[in-house]
Amino acid sequence: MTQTGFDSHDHSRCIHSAIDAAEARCAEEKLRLTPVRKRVLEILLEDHRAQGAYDILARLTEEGHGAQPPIAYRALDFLVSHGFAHRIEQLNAYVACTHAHSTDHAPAFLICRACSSVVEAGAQKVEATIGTEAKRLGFQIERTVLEIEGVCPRCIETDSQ
Amino acid sequence: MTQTGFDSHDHSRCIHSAIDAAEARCAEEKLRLTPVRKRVLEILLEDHRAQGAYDILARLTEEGHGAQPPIAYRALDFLVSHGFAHRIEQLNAYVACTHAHSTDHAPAFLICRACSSVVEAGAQKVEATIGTEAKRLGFQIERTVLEIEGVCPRCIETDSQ
DNA sequence: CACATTATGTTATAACATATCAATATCTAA
DNA sequence: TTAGATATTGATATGTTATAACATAATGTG
Repeated sequence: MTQTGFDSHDHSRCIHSAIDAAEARCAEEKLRLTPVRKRVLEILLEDHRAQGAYDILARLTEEGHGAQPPIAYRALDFLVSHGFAHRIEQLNAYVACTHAHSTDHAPAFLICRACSSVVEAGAQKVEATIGTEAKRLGFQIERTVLEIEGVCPRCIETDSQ
Repeated sequence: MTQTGFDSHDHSRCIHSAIDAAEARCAEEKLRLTPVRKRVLEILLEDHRAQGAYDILARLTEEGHGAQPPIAYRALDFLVSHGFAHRIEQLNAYVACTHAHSTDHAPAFLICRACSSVVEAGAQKVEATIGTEAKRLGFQIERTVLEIEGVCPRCIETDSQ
């Protein structure tokens, strides 16, 4: 039930520390971690998989929040724009952030195609890899998406091919 | 009209050589570059921007092909799966391939958020950057998505901020 | 030609996302 | 403390992207 990335760990501690960190940072930066937003973050934290906006919406609705897509999308936008969660482009889905982001590293996601587990790895910032090419072209980098699809160790065992 | 990546070039030659290359490779590998598939590739080649499946479908429909989504999606799947085109995940859109892909490099896309122009750059394969992390975790990489969003030189000039 | 395989056509629907406007909660400054 | 501004939530409607499922047509092969 508590799906835990690729390896086992104390997941309830993992959830709590993420929530605590989010609350601390919101207090610090005067952001409002409202009930809906906090609940969405908790849902994302429940396991280390990408979850779709409509999955999250269904959970919210069960619990008495609104049943319309914007309810989920707005909370997700808040979480993503402040770095509490990330959007996985190739899945149109969302994961809680498990990393503090330094200035010289960008998030990279290892995504299991079999079980949708996502592990956030720190990658050397893309500028280092293709920055010269961008510079040569006069392209101004604002955001990088690095998503690595494959099979996680748990699924390699059960994988048919 | 003939939008040409970030710099100017002889775009009609660019189109022809891509089509020629696709035809050659299809002959070689016994793939069928059918009228619809070829037309979709031509449409993608018209300019170096990402185009949505429904934009392409509209073009096909105008020209007497079917008017249903699968018409476009199947052709796009063919082109993408054989490397004649790429899907830009963050735009849910498609571009023609402008690169021969070597084994030690992966495609990286420089995407202008203002005009949707896409330039395909060759990036050192991700394995080099975060391969050790993947290896440590026992994650088996199958595909990497590297998309870099920013502003192209053409749009930097006109860009308000 | 018969048969298998591949591609296309068609209908329907699933899945993902946003625009808009109204109502409510919260914050801030007089 | 209350008026006004701002941010958040609620609700309706609609827009956009993608696929499942099944029928028909074209192509390749023995």
